[in-house]
Amino acid sequence: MFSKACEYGIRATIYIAMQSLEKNRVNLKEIAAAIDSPVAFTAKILQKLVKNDIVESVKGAHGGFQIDRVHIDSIKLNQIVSAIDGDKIFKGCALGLHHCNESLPCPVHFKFKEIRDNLEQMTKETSIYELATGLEVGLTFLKR
Amino acid sequence: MFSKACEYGIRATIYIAMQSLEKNRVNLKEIAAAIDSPVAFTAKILQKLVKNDIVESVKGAHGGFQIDRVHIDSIKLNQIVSAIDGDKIFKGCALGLHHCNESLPCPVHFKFKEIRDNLEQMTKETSIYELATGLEVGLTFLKR
DNA sequence: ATTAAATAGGACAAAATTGTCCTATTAATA
DNA sequence: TATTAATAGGACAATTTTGTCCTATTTAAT
Repeated sequence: MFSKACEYGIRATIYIAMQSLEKNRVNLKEIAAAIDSPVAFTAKILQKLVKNDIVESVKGAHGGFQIDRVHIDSIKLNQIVSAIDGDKIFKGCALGLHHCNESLPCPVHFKFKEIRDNLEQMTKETSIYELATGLEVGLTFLKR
Repeated sequence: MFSKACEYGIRATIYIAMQSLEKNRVNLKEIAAAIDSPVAFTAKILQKLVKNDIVESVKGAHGGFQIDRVHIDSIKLNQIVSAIDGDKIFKGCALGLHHCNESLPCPVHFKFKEIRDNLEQMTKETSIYELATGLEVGLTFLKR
């Protein structure tokens, strides 16, 4: 469904949010350890998240990654997906046809439109706050 | 959502079904032309579909691919997806976690379970017949 | 029997994704 | 000011996916 990069990106963002809620800024190594991801690859993904204003980075000693308390509520899952994988999963044709649309649909167009719309709506409604707090309470996990 | 191979596989199967409904057996070149896919790559995908009893192949001159009239009703979309991409899309964790399940879920588990279940159910309910006849009537298309 | 047209399948090639390594830059602190 | 710890980013490497090419095998028709 999502690329590996996107999976890591979502996990990393949730972890950073969780730590930010506790007022902790976290660095790359800690993030990679927490979500069990390759360090250098995770660094690339974090760069992309920073450029897309999803997480904030602080350079230099005592630097790391964080998310503003206010921002944690407003970041939704779909923003991370779009930033890393683009919106093909929300908008693209299930059969890979470029010219597929409502008026000239591929054979599965309407059936898949429903699924994709549900996916998009769900990710648009799901805030990082919600995901991070589930973690805090120990109801969910991010590793393995 | 699906791999390129899977997209081609679904398009090929629908085209073969449509032609089989008209009692035409079709060969590789014709299939690739009809669905606008790379010929040799399509050949590999068709091999997989044959091994999974989704389409039938006839070797030698006047050979080609076809699907039994009866079989056209019973083949469902999910079988093609599973044959080519496996069932990761139906069963796998959205964040790529191996040990994610109902009792120890990842933060997005329940939200995605709903989407994945809908996808699986929809593909299980969608027969190739249904897709092929939409095509016949000219309501849908398979190219570009 | 020979030929021609088709699928089957192995080996290879190209492209995309995933992952690594090194250096530059930045900032805190001794 | 020098050192240390951190992100930024470019170049490279490995792996997976996508795609090609060639040969063997099968079958119909001459």
